[in-house]
Amino acid sequence: MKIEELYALLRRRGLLWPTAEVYGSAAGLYDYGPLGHALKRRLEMAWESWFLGLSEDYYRIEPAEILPEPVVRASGHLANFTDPEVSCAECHASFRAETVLEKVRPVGVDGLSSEEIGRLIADNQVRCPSCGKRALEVPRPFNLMFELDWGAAGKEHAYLAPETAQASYLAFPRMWDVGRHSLPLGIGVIGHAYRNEIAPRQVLFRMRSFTQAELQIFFDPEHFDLPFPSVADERLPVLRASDRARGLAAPELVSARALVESGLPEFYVYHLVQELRFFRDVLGYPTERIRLFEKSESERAFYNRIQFDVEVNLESLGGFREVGALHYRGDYDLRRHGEGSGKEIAVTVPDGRRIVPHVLELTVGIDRNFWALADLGIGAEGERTLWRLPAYLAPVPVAVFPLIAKAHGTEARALVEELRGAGVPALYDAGGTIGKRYARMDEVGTPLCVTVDGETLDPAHPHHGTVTVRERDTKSQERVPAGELAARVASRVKLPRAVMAS
RNA sequence: GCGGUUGUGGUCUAGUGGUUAGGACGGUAGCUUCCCAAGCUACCUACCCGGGUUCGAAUCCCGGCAACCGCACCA
Repeated sequence: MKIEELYALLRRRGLLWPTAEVYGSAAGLYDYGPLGHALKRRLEMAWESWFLGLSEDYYRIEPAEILPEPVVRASGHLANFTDPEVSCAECHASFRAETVLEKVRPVGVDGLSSEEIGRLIADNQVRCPSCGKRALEVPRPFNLMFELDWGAAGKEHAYLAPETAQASYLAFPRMWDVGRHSLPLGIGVIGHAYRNEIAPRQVLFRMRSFTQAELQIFFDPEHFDLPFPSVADERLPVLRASDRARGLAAPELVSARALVESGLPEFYVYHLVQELRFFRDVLGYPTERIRLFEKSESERAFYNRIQFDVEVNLESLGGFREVGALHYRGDYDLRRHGEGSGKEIAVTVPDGRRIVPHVLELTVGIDRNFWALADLGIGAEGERTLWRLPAYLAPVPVAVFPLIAKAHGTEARALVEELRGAGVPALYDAGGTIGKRYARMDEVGTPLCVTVDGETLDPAHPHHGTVTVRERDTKSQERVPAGELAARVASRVKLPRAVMAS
């Protein structure tokens, strides 16, 4: 489906819409409606269930989303989260200052003011890479973080968190004390990140406020024991940086064992498998739509020692797009915050070494995967539009209809109340005809529809007390005793695994 | 942010200086005893916002906002 078509469908069914529509909307901001919120929550629960379920030493926290200035100074965001741009007054093309100046200043432009960059351009008579004219304009300073004035005097600054990760690094010392003083220690966060994007676009893929789910695993690089043999034979659709350099464009299925033999550490490959399994097995993306895209040294952030992005091929966005990533960040983060705060952030491990733990970061973009689920799952099947959503993600797990509203409405409503009482969110619909109701639920991915009919209510009929359960994907029907319904639905929508607090 | 294209009910659209702004789908209510978007009746909902031109603007002009495509950007 094309992007506008898919967005129209999601808007029409109230899953999603632009913020402040009555004022003409605000680019890059979206509201989730009732069904969208429900799906997003299910997606977050699935994330928590899967990633925190990887170990009993992984915990979820809920940090603040405003960071004081010293934090973003230490993390590097204040200096590096800015992309100095220059534009050409003649042809209106714009470029990163770094790109334009790389010949005259190989060390980069980090930390330079816009005046200094402008002087460099003038002194070196730099020409526009596009039209060749000497019409490059002094760059305007631009930082992608939202800056806040705070405190009564307004002299101090704070920033809306540009990523959720920093809060987890800041929480590490406290978590070390709260926990059992042992590594690995995992800190999971589902939270908002805020970025003042120059050109927000493509609905949920470039937003000014969005939701990230991240697991930061702190570990001792000399001792990270994992059951690697259990995943050694798993085959991953990888596209290696070295292969891309040779011109290869399509991913190859490579076993986890082979990846380790190629030089990647076991702990990294083990988690690459877990990341893949989340998208493939939990969210249900087809393997051929997924690729694990290795970033080369020049492509990845300088603090990342190894980086694979998880990309899915989306029709609405015309190709592979990043929906998650696995970063081996080394000890960069804790070291920087140790320096920035003036307090040593280090721990003593059982053999007596004093170490700064290393960080492995597993990220999942919640909004982007919301979109990917819609893109990959929604499709036409003959006359009907169908959303093939894993049952445990469905915003409405079950809908209940009376075959004839007047004749069976009371009993159908009673069944809805019974299901809700048993903890199953059920929806009642008596509008239109039975076929129309099935179609409506197909469109939002409801896996099961239940119909109460005359036979249900007729004590003389062999089907007395049973209802029709209809499957979304196959349209097949089955008579089921009404009393078994709650258990049946609950088992269908069970999450992959349960962890604390889910 | 630059360039191009576009903006009419919830959705898709007709209308291009004077229309009761039309239709389809949808939604609501009713009729129809109805297991896959049937039919009938009634009702609901729209010219993105602000200026300008004009006797008169949904229609023309300017500005803004938003979306799509391309460029740039995406730490």
